[in-house]
Amino acid sequence: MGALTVGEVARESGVSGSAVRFYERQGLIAAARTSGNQRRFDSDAACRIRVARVAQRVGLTVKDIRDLLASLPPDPELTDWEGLHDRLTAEAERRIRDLHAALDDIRSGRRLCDL
Amino acid sequence: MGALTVGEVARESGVSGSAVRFYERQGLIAAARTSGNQRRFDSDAACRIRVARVAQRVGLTVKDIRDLLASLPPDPELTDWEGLHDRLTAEAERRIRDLHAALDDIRSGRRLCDL
DNA sequence: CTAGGACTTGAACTAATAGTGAAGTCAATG
DNA sequence: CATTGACTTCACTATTAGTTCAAGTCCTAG
Repeated sequence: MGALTVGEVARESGVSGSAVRFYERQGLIAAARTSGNQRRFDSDAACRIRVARVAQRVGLTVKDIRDLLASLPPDPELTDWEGLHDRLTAEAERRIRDLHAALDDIRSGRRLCDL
Repeated sequence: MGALTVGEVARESGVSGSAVRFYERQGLIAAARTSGNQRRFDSDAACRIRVARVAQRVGLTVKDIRDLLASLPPDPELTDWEGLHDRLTAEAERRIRDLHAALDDIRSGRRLCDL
């Protein structure tokens, strides 16, 4: 089961085929090649893409997500996923803090003008 | 005091002159024109730009901010500013909720893969 | 063995976002 | 009245996240 085509990964992860190729170009996922030069992914790939979609909701760019996923070894253990999970959580919390800071700045001036 | 040039507004609001012109094009601020076709703003403009910068921190686009500022009458009262303030606050809170929802989705799966 | 659907490449394209820069024109001062 | 900084518009930049295209190749079922 470690031999999915672009189309299969696309279906499993819910993105388009062109997006799958884009993510490979950007280094989010890795592919082996057949003798005929076609990409073959293992099931890990769809997984990484799902993580990437969550990370996008948090506000990370594709570049950020590449760096995030770079810490995942091939064939990751549960603890690897947990580390990634923790980093993603920390990032989401950081963004929430930034928004709270903006809110505080808004609240602190009686008129926004005076900010 | 209702006759600031682009440069004066830029200095007062802390953005570049080109940004001031950009904001006028986008409808965030309004300008009168001299006989020589130069823009003349009233002091309200710098104020609006300061609001716009806060709104950007919240994550609003220039287009969003135009819509937000559209509710401000020329020569706004305190209550007008307060209404705007409330909308901006609500928007920030909405974004915080979205991030929390993403966080919950992250947390709910033991592995991000299963999301 | 062959038809046709899925795949390959690279490059160009899209569309939004948020401005910046160049080339030329205007305005206020010494 | 000339200089100089500020102003004008239009075109352009850069980034982000892909999509689309053309022309060609692969692979699997019949």
